[in-house]
Amino acid sequence: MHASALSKKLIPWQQKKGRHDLPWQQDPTPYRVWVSEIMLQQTQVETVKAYYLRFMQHLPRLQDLAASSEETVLQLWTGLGYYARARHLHRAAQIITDQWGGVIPADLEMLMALPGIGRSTAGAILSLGMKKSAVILDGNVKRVLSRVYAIAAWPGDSKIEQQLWALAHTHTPKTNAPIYNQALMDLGATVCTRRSPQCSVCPLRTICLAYRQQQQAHIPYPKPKRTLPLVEGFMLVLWHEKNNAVLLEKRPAPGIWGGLWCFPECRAPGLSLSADLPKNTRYIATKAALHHTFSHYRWHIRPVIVRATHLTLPKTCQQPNVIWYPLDGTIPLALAAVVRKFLKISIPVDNAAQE
DNA sequence: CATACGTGGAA
DNA sequence: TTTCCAAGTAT
Repeated sequence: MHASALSKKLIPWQQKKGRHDLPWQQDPTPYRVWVSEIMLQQTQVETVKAYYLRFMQHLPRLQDLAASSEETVLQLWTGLGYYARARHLHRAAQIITDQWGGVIPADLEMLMALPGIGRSTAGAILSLGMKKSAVILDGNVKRVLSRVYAIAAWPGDSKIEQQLWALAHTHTPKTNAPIYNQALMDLGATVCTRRSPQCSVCPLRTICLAYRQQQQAHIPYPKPKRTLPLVEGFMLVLWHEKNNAVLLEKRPAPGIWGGLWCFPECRAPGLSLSADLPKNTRYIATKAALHHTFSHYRWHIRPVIVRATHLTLPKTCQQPNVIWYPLDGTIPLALAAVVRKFLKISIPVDNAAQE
């Protein structure tokens, strides 16, 4: 297949049928493209939109991000998941400010040296944000190339991924690379979808080997499945009724919910939590387990409800990473989504009643 | 190279 | 309800 075969078909298609109204496509500066690319890692476009708009409203420029606190960035990220992305983004902004005078480098290796930016994201920033010719290989591109070349394998396999990178390099044009890259992602998102691809309207159907072989529904192969381990545990819900506050603990990074505020967690012996409680608390109940599935394990967590009469801290929790969190929301904190859900369901928050 | 890292939507 | 997985990177 000729190296320009894809770009010749995709560039006109993008201009006619591609997406042009995504929030990060308006005023696509390097900073705006960078933030969008980080948010879009392993996260669907529809989910990202609202987070992106809110983020840009609060931190419209690189210097705003660099000058903000990690807590602020995590608050804006709460609910999106993969919170290392937010911590890395924040750290990278400070590196760019301190070392390069606030200018995002237009260089692949320099971009990749920044936390949170890998090869594909660096290519996207160079291409979409700086209008340079650079190669991307995200999930969409992997799927499109796998089908065009009828690569009957799982794209995550390192050998296959190498092959896909080589193909991606071959087909990326010197001119109009930004449009070409956007076309690949638009095609993957709207036509060459994982399930039920719309081959009848695909600009590549005449050259797509998977289509020629009628294998588009079977290519690429799915990720090999494995049984997720079950992790069981308890979380301490220490509630001060008079002040309407709960005890929260800032989670360490790295780790799940790193940097976010959660209920203190305990793995095996649920009662050791209450055994360490101060005198002026009263055990209420251990509730039914909440079920939560992460990408790599299932989690059954049983809330241990304890009432506190004083705003003192349990002995095991007397650290600077512990706080009494007022449920009226007067103190904005970055809470994990599962914690927000629990608070909403289980503890009456008198906000809507007053409106 | 394998695993850790979130969440919500779709089927 | 269960399963899959979406604009990946770090370690």
